[in-house]
Amino acid sequence: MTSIQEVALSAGVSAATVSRALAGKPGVSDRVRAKVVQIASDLDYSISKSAASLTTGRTLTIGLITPDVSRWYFGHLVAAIEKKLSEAGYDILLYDIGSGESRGRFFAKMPLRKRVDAVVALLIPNDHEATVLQSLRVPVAILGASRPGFASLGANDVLTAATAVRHLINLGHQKIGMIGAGNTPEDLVSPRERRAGYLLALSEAGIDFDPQLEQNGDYTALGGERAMDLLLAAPTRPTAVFAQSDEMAIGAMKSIRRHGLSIPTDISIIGIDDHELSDAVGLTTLAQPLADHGSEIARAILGQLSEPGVEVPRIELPTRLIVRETTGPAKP
Amino acid sequence: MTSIQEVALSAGVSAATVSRALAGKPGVSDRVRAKVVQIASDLDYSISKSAASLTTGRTLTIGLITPDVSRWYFGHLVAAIEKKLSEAGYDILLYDIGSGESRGRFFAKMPLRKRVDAVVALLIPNDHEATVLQSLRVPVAILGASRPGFASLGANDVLTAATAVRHLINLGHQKIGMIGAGNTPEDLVSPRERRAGYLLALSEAGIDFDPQLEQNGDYTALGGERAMDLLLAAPTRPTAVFAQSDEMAIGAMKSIRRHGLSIPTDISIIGIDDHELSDAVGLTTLAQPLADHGSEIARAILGQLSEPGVEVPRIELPTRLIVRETTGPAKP
DNA sequence: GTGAAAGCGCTAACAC
DNA sequence: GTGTTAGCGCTTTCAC
Repeated sequence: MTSIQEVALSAGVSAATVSRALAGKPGVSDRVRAKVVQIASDLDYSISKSAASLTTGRTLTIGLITPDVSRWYFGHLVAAIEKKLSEAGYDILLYDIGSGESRGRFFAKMPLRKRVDAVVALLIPNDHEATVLQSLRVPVAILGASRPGFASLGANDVLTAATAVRHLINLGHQKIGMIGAGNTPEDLVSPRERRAGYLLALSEAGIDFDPQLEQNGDYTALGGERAMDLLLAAPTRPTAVFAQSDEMAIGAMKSIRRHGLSIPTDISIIGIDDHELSDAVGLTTLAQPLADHGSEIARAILGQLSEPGVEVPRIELPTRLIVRETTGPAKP
Repeated sequence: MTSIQEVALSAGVSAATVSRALAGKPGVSDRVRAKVVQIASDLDYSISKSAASLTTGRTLTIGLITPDVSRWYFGHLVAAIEKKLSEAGYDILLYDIGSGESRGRFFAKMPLRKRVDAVVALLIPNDHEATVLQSLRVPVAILGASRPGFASLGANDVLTAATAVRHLINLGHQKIGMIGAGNTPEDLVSPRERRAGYLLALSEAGIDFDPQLEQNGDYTALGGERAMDLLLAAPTRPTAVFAQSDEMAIGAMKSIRRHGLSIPTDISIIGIDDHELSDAVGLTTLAQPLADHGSEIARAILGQLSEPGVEVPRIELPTRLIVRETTGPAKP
């Protein structure tokens, strides 16, 4: 492992000069700089970030916290964020913290302390978690609702959900079910806000809310399937269902087919996400431009890094209705 | 940012003692240790890994390289690996390097140099890439075929593919199509080995290989759909199709339905992966236990870290046939 | 334009 | 059992 000293020795200059030359700092003659660069390359020299961090206080590393990279939603965000930040010269420390107890343990230990220049947290922090993140004393970006001191980004979940439900209403549906999730405050997406959008669209149309038409699908395909089973077993069957995610919608489709019903003739279904397989199964949905979300949040954090203290306004990105084959007019 | 010195001062001991006490090293009295721990906690002290790395030479960080975290396959592997390694006290530096040019750039820069204690590369390195990884002088684990000097892990792709095709043959199919991928040597999964398994199963059954029945689906749903379109347009239509991934299989299903054919009555289809949505769409497939793959490869690299130099044997994990509704007997 | 010296925060070796 | 010392590999004054 060649050190800066060896490069300096070999180039016949001091370590300070090598440092300046390699960092592109002024105050080095072109001739010396060229020579140093050449020799560094010959010696296969690469800087020790540990040592550099120790002196500069900067780590050139950004912490990225996610509840579960294996989920479609987070995987896409992580990929987009990683791309943008690595282009800017930062390395990514990934923490896939899960939920519940393991999430608690993560915030208790907070392994990012003194290790990163900034943090992107793909979750909605509760007050305690927000305090812990603040205590890192680096810029932090979060998803979901805006919070003082954090950059934040998200879709307008109320509007998105309302758009989905309005689409069903416009098709003439009145009995509209919803497959959502418990009011888990620690999850990323905001089931509550999407529920609010559902209620909003119903009330706009003068449709009474029927609690029987609401079921929990846990944001998984299996959960969606079970939720649909329950909706179909209820006394008043819905003619259309709004699922808060495509995975749940696709699970629900299985249940519908299993009951011998056809889509959209008997039941319409709409999701949110535009999951990579939604096109293949013909699912009508609201597309979330996750690649844009990711690069925007990355951009926000890079902004904080270059101009600390400047409040970053909340970024809100649009969703787009994609009509495919799972929604159709209500039977007369 | 409190340093070890401040803790030492506050506890009335030397920095060395604080270091020993906090690291759980022997040679500290219980009384002093307790006091130091208490004060460190009071002062909200946390160690500077940069400084610690500089002295010990260990970073407690492992580099994780993946072609694309947003893909189902890699997302699940990354999640499983992260879990296991973080439990062992390591942090993960994530590099989502893409393919082609960006992959080349990554290996040219090799930002992991001097930054990690070990590397897990979720890809099949070519010779050049293997050399670069070797040059890091840390333990490296890779996916795919075994290579001297690396730990490696993967499924037996030949066997897996053959199992899929044998299932179709057992159902009486003779005209069996395949949706695969170009012989992209840099991709993770081995299209060539899966193709070999396909050919093996055919020849076992005395079925001649028909080049017209083979199409490229690029490991995406859309690619699978297009590949299926081509298979259906060919003079001799297959009665069953083996897709090298579930995403491609699901795309192919769309094409089949669009042509007014029914599954499995007219055409059977089988995939590989057991994607999270495969159950919902009823796809017959070969399940790959990615969580196991991930934790096994993590275990392999942890083993290398604790006992350097010990060759780790290649780990091969089984796949399991899951019969659902997309495969059925060939029409008589 | 370049070098010498100091120091970032920690751990390991050696004293006592 | 604990303290002192040296040094890991850099960057950053401050001289010249």
